[in-house]
Amino acid sequence: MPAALLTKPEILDRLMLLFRQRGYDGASLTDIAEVTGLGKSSLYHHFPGGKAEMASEVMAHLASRLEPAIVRVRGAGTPRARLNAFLSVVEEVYDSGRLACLLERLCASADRKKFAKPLRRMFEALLEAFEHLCLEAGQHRTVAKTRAEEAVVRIQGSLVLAAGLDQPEVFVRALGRIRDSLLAAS
Amino acid sequence: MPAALLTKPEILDRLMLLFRQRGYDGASLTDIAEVTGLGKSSLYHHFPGGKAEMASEVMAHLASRLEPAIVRVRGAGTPRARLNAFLSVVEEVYDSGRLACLLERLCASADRKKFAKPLRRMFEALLEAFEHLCLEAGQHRTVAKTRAEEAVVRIQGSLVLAAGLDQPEVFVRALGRIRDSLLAAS
DNA sequence: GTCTATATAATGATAGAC
DNA sequence: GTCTATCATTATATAGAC
Repeated sequence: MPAALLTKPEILDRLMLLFRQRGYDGASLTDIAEVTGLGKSSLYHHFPGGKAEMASEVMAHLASRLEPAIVRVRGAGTPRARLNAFLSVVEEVYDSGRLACLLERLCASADRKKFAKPLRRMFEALLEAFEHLCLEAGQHRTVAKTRAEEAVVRIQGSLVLAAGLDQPEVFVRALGRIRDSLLAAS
Repeated sequence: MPAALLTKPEILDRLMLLFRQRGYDGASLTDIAEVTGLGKSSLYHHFPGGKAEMASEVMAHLASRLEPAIVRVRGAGTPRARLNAFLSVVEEVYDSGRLACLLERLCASADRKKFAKPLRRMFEALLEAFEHLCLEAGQHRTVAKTRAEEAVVRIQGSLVLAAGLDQPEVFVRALGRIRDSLLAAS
């Protein structure tokens, strides 16, 4: 039995990048075989359910990668410091606006119904992270919820506009606005 | 020679809806034949360039459909009244958050490079419409540009989040925030 | 756990009749 | 301008050897 060429996390990292670049529907098994360096049969060994299972595992992988950052949001330091740290992670994750969001790509896929529940959970986790910061900064629950929604809307919308204009700075500017407004006094 | 079953605008309307629902990569020629009621050969009669040409024509069709609303933004009435009228059109276009944006779908497609220029132009037209209202309301050019970017970001982002959460209200709330903040005093 | 080879279905696209 | 029939290609997926 030949040795594994890539670990599972490595495979999932490359799959995630491919899905973000080409979209779920746009990424073929041939593309996937190419970026992972694996034959199609090997891919079905790792993911018996095919492409849909790959996407599901990639989502879980993303969740596990973001978990530390989300935990830190509830950790030590002032809300302001934790917000800045979290936004730095966000900026890095999206390569300063040059890389699309996996969740958005899966929302837009023809198989979106298969991913509906985990997608909702992941968006909710993001919303809760921002909401938590707002609450700790003393905002009322309704304000906190609104501000959190605004933040996620800004991230997603600026990624779309940055792609449409081919101007990643749009995303960086949007992060700046989150930084300036999320914890501001109402 | 058999009579045309659908006019070109009717065909483009159905194509646009299909692309918005299934995405560009997710919509197959079989799907397209089905929603238009035309055989594949008839489709290639109308669009010799295949799917990419269909998408290009759909974009132009969308531009021509939005033109009246964009013209009215520069027309009579107070900036506030024109903003409200424009946002009503936007709400209708996106079916109160239940229908994705064609531009976003094409931005996310594997063929996105083919559509890059018209996509940029269409996003810029949207930005300019909002910017124009801000300028007429007396805002400085830099503020107007920022506010316009915010508005488009809010539209696109709330559509993504509404789809991800399966909660169209997210989009309606975002429109409300545009209404409340675009023309506010700085 | 990987590979080569293959099966089967769907893809985008064409030819030519009417 | 539409159709039926078909093309070559690519898609997802599997079988079985090593």
